[in-house]
Amino acid sequence: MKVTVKSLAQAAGVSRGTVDRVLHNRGAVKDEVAKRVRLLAKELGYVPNRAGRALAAYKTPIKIGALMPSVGNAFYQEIIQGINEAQNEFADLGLEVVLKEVEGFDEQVHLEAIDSLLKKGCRALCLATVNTPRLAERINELHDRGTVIVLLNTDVENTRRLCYVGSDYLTAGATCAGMLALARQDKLHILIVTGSRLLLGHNLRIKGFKEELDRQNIDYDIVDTVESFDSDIRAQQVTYKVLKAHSEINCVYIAGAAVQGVGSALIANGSKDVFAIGFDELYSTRQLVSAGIIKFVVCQQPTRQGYHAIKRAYQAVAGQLGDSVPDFITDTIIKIKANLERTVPGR
Amino acid sequence: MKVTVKSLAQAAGVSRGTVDRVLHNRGAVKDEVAKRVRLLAKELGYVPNRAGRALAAYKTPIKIGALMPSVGNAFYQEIIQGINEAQNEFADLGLEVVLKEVEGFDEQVHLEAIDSLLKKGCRALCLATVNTPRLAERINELHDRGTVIVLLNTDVENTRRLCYVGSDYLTAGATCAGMLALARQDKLHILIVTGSRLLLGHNLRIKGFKEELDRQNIDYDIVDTVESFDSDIRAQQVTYKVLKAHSEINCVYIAGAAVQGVGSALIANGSKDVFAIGFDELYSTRQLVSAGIIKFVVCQQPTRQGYHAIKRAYQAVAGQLGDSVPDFITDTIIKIKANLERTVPGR
DNA sequence: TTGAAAGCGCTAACAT
DNA sequence: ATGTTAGCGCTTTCAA
Repeated sequence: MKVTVKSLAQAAGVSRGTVDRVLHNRGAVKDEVAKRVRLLAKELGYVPNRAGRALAAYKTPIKIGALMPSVGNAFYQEIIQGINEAQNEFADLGLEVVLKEVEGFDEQVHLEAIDSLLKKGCRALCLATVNTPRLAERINELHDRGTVIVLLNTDVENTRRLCYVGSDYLTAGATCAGMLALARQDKLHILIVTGSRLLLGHNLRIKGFKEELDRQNIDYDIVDTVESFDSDIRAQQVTYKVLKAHSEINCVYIAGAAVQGVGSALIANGSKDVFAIGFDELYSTRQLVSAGIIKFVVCQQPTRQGYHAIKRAYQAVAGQLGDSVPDFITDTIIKIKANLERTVPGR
Repeated sequence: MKVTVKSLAQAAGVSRGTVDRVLHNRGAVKDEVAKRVRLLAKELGYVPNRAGRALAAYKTPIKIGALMPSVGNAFYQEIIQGINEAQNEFADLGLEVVLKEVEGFDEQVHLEAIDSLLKKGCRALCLATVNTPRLAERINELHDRGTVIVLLNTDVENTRRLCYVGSDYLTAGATCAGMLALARQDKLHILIVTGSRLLLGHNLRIKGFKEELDRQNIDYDIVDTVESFDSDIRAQQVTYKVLKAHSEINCVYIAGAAVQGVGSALIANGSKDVFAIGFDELYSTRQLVSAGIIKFVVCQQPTRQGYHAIKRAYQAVAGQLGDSVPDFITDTIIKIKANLERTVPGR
């Protein structure tokens, strides 16, 4: 039998208003009564009806804020697309999304963006932000105060939050190693081009990569590890230099963005037999895979990430979720020429 | 500005009841009035509010039927899981799913299953069924009569329907070929083990496979093509026989189910250097990839297929969708050891 | 053929 | 501190 506010109120011997106050911690209710209602709600398995909620609160939408370091970064556009899809889908259930786009990964900028989202009345936040102690502290503080926090695309260590929605970077790295093991039998001399040693995801991609190479007993050495800071120009320069200095390199592992820059260096150097691999499906990487410069990319379904982060946050605010919410980890998708050049799937 | 039944009624100078009658073709309305309302609805861009609909029609849920040839077939269990997820998620919006499970691919059995679903009052059908003219005819007939039809996992040729939700088998086959091109440089002597020449999906997997081998100028020949009828026992027997007869075979392409049977034959034959590849992530294929008997499988996200088929059907019945609905094609996912043995993603 | 009104589950404003 | 009520958008029933 379905449990409604009405039936709950009846069971507890109080009015619907009181039940509402208890369930949403608003207004004053005698402690004893509150306890009774809460207990009963759990026992009877009360789950609020989204339709009812949406209809009633039509004029007070559920505002969800999203922070994206997307300015000048094509990758995040796909996450934003997913955010928009969720916004459209849940609009008639009372969802409203406030998107805050910033440039780069400056801690202070991100903290201020969060403040501005809160000032606009957001009851939940989806954050793609930096992995620093100050951010972690702020996130914990907000979470403990009751704000729903979803970490999006890139996790922040040591935080309490609703959940993380994004890629499993360790598996992504391991998958690259596994593909390498499948494709090459000769000894590997590897150049690693990372984005930044400060970005958790990039580090995990390298860690997972090495771990899997070791697990499969691949014969390899890391010739060098260089940073591109996700700048194509820098990536090209630094990659080209190392390639020239180390002609034995036969594999380039691009752990960060700036795949385009590395590709240019490979072309400039005329490296035919270098097995290059990278991440994410963007215009640039698609071109490079098509041309055979990069053999494959490992992708993380950014659009789904955006969609599900918003969805999770909405569900949490609407009271649809239980106490413990699992992380949402997107698939680790290998794209070679054959499945990259064909049409893109839904959502 | 948001358009409601109320505002529409006002604009058309009629009552809400009349608008409802027009929009749902129920009850008698003067032709002239109906035309006016319909035109206005389109002009103003009226989209029904799910919340309102769900609440009002609480006692007449949207019944959606699903037909699955899942009896004794592990693969379909994952699709069913997706169906269940959708059912739970949309329950409070008035969705009710009626699942009809049948055994095998007998045309008559499937036709009768469809009848039984309709008899139960289903306003939409999600069908995983056989690709035969009689089914196509029935589907077209139902579609033209206004029943929402979603074809699920396996398409039926020459049909009118809302959309297809499932894998792109051509791309899946091509992806196998692409991986082969990446992993092997020697001449390929290929044995193809298909499920049935009558199943569209299996044929397309073979077609896509060959096309991509040709496109990439791979040096290969097809030693033989045998049918397993998706039976592991038969697959083992027939595969073993061919392997014994043709020691030059260095690649086995398993286009149908019964991967387990082929695996057994490979083990029995002691084929170390045979590069075997197959489809779908199941208990059996996971074991075989882990053991290195099969190098990778190409997967099609069956859980998402079930989920989205139901979702699409629900949206269509609830009037959320426009006139033309695109197919929902799931990702073509390569799973090697490294990304197979790790945790499974959400939804 | 059309209009009017009740009520679905919930929240917010008002009343006690 | 608690109860009562109006109303969100829609469907359905009853009345005209």
